[in-house]
Amino acid sequence: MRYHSACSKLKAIKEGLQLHGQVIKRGLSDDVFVQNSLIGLYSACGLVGFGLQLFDKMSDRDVVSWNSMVSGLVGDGFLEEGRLLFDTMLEKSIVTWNCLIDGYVKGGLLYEARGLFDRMKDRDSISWNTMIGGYVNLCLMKDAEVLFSLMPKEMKDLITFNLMVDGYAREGRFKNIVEVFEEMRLLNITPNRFTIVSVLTACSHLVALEQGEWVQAYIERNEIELDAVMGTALVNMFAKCGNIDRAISVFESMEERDVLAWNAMIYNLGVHGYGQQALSVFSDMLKSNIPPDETTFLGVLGACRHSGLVEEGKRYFHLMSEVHGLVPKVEHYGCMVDLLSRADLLEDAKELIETSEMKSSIPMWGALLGASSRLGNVEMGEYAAKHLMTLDPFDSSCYVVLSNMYSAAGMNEKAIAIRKNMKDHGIEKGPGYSSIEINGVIQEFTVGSNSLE
DNA sequence: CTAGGGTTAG
Repeated sequence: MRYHSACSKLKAIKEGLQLHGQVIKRGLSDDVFVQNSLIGLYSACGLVGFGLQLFDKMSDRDVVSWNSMVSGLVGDGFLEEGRLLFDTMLEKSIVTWNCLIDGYVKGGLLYEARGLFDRMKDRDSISWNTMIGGYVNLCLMKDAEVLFSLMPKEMKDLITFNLMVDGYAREGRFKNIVEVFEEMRLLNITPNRFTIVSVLTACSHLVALEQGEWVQAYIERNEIELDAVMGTALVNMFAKCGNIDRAISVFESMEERDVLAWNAMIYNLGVHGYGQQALSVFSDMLKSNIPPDETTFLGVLGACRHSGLVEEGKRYFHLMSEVHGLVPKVEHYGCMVDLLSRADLLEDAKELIETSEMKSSIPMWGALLGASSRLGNVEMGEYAAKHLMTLDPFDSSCYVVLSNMYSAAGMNEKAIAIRKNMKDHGIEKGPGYSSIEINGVIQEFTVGSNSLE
């Protein structure tokens, strides 16, 4: 006999059927309570048909039977059938309405759901939350906001606020998150981990130190356990607000640290110019047997770059693939090119690009061109520009940097020629950067400034 | 102790 542990659904059906058999044997077939449960069980297994058979045979159906049936039908995708049953019901309860509204919401039929919602005489918090949740999931924040403002405040609960927070977070509306959090506090509704972490993230984006500090005090006052997620959110918040010392002390107080927690600490130390400390935290990470990932090395290499630790950077770049089996990505190469360029090692940078998969990467050559321009290495600049023009003939930024480089080197004729060439080819001067997003961090390779931020 | 609402958070 075959048995698939992954098929928990099938297993549940089997057990449900066995249970049903037991029910009949023990003479519990007429128990409404048991029958209602079975209807729910069948539809939960996607077998609402069996539930319907049972429902039809029942002699004494109560409101829960009807509601279980409506819920079962819409839950298994039989919206029309659920609606028909709903329409035949003479005595509906709030739950009946909520079941059907939820069915429409889950089916993406928000207009139908809203029609029912508006027809309800009495609504409870679940009615409101179901509707608001439907709008939030479809990113219809305008509609969600309208209902949120109409919702009686006594009915607003944790779920209501988390729904709004989730919606705002999806759209990057961090200020709204903080505002909604304030309203939540005024109504004395206790936030949960989700709320707290979301608010901390919002504080990071807003660089709202005071608000973030308030949240930290709240966590301490209520003795909320600092798990890896919440701790990391705090670390990022303090670091983003410029307070690396407090970020460090939060990190040190964390009981539980996963890859992302370590990555956040290493990255932020690097950003703040604490290169050696970042490397030392990295070595602690290895000691604690948390395997580093690509992001870890982005932080490590970034720290070396910010602090001019050339030899260390080279070493860790090799370590990344040789010891940890990770494949360096464009961001890692970009970081190395920048690191080497800043140390006036343009030949090394060039070699790194050419001996890798990065041969045809615009940001790489852009970084090299920028560095060459800054260091006044015309020859290398021309070399890089040649690659850039081949890879993207219509990108203006390389012409601009090249021309500026010539001017700075006193080669005005060449500078003018480049400008003319640009004009002749109808290339407009644009912003001239490309960016890559990794783990929510925008890595921008600005050709002109040769920076990785 | 049978029916209805949320979270891929850092």
